Amino acid sequence: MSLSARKKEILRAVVIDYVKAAQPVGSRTIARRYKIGLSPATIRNEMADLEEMGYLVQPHTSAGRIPSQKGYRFYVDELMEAEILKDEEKVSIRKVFHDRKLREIEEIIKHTSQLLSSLTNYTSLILGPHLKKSAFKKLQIMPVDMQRGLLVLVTDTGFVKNKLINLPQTLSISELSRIVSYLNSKLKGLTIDRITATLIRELRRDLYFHVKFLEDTFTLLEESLAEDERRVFLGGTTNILNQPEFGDIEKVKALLTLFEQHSLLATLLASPVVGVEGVVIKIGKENVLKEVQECSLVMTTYCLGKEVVGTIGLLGPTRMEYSKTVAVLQHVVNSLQKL
Amino acid sequence: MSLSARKKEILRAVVIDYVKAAQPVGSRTIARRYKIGLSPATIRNEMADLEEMGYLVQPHTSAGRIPSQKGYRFYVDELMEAEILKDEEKVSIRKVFHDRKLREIEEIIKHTSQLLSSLTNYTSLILGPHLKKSAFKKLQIMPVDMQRGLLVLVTDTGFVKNKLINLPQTLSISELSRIVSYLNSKLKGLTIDRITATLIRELRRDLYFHVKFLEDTFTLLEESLAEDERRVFLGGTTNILNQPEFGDIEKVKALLTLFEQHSLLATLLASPVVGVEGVVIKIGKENVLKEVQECSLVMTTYCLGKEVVGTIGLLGPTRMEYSKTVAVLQHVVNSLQKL
DNA sequence: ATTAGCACTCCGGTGTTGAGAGTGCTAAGG
DNA sequence: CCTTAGCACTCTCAACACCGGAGTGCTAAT
Repeated sequence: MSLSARKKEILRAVVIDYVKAAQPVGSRTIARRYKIGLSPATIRNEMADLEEMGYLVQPHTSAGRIPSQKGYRFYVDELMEAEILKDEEKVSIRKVFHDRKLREIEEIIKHTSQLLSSLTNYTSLILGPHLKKSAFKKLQIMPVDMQRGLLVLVTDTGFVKNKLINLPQTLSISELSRIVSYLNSKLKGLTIDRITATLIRELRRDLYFHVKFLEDTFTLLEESLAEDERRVFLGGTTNILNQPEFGDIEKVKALLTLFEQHSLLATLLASPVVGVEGVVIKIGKENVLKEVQECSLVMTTYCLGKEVVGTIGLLGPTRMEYSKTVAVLQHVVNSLQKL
Repeated sequence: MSLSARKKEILRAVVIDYVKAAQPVGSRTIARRYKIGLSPATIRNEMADLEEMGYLVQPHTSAGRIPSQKGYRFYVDELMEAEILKDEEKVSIRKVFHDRKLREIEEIIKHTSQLLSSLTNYTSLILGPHLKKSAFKKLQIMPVDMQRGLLVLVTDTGFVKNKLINLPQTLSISELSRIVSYLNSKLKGLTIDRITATLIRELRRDLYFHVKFLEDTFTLLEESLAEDERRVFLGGTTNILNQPEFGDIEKVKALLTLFEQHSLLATLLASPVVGVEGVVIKIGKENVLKEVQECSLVMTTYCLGKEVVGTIGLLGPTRMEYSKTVAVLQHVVNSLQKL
């Protein structure tokens, strides 16, 4: 069921005003601030309707109205207008992606998340690439001292993983390099999740004469690959403290505690649905996690190369500047993907 | 000037009670809860003296007393008794340091900081090893694809640093390995801060035929070494939210914002003074940083190998369980150093 | 020197009140 | 029939006064 043009106008005004002022907005305010050409009384009637339909709520009788979750949803889906970034914002985005000699993916992501949070004043969440989905590129074992070596693993997404391992003293340099190049040839181009137990057993057979040493290495290799956890990067975690809805310490604590539980955050970001123009918006209770049910999450997936590698999102109160947030997110993700 | 035994008793009681209850403590409470064998009136007189001498303060007339900074200082220096850890606490410490196959220094430190904060409910701060003071151990350049290679640097403290660099396509594998082994032989055993511009210039001369490529590499090497910043690891940053003195959002914000400024934290931890039994306690305004002038910092240095490598501390409100905190810190640092 | 007793102070919680903001309803006007 | 002016009503919030309780400081008695 659709709303009359006038109701839409009013709903929009309520959302915009409430987002800006964080105060329930009354009929008088709308009549004054937004040129709708109607008297407060008429607006009151319309607002009463909107409340009955569930788009607005009243904190108490004789207070102004606040958008409900349904109200925000309608606003986001039908009323919101695309926003254009300010030049200075564009500049600061460009700066981050062009000025720096960023090569490693982790560095890039960290800077991106800082950028997002400073542009929006919300908290940015970035789910990193799925290690298992990226392809093996190169492996190297580099002797460090008599007993130990450093196992270095590089993937095509630019991931670098290293781990100290024990080396048997009997192993000569040339043997080691033979083993390494053998492993490289065998693993080349495989995605990490295809390097399974079976394959490893096979390799182990081929290299049976080094079994003791490899036992160790393979175990570590397996372990580090089994670390399914995708990394989550956060930016601007203290930004929520600026929001009036988080004046209550308990709420702050709940959220900040959530921010430390990266595995939960990963589930939050891992919903792979794609929305309009790639951006998905989850409002309030639409989020499964109860800690963020007073928040909204604006997110999208991003690619490096041609594969989708992760999710990038902004978390703020439901009373959020949706259009601006969407604009920033899209612009930043675009710039990111051009790398 | 020294205090009478009775005054000490009373001061101690005030500190202990206030630490536990976070409420100003009155003469009546002391007479009841702590068997001093004196009437409230006498205690009142002594407390008035203590206040005049600056060990106690009164939030307002007709409230109980609170230890002043000077009061805490006296308590810490003269009254505090060593505390013995509970068995379960010892067990959980042992678990962290023995169960895991932790090799890399970063992993160890991360777990240590989590352990400390969970045992004490304060925020733990660990200043990592000084990269510049650790010795060069091994360097390797590992080709990744046609254009790029991974520069890996290992120090004797177990630090691993890596950086993607560009490789000229004209460079053959054997040339590369010659360069690498030359660099290794030249740099072997030097502490990082001795790898200066002069030395690098010298190396550059020796390898003049690879100048273009090395230009790049050396720049990166320099850069990554110039990163003077020692890493700071935090644990239990949300613990402060449980302290009643941080009921005010503004204070929380100030502290949490500080926690994000690692360079500031590094200065906080970098004061190298050594106190009784190696533990230094900074109370309130004794800290230079204004953000922590309502906090106390209990800290000590730690060694890995025989060199002092870093500082490890616990940050809580001035109303802190000093003796317990000291005990936990000492025990944990001991266990850490046994590795 | 210690302590019982007492007057005094100050905080915090509880009503009470009045102003302000906003609503809903009704009746008049286009 | 839709719009709007007017008005009574409701609810919040800040200010204010008013205890009761906790704790003190002082004095006088032991």
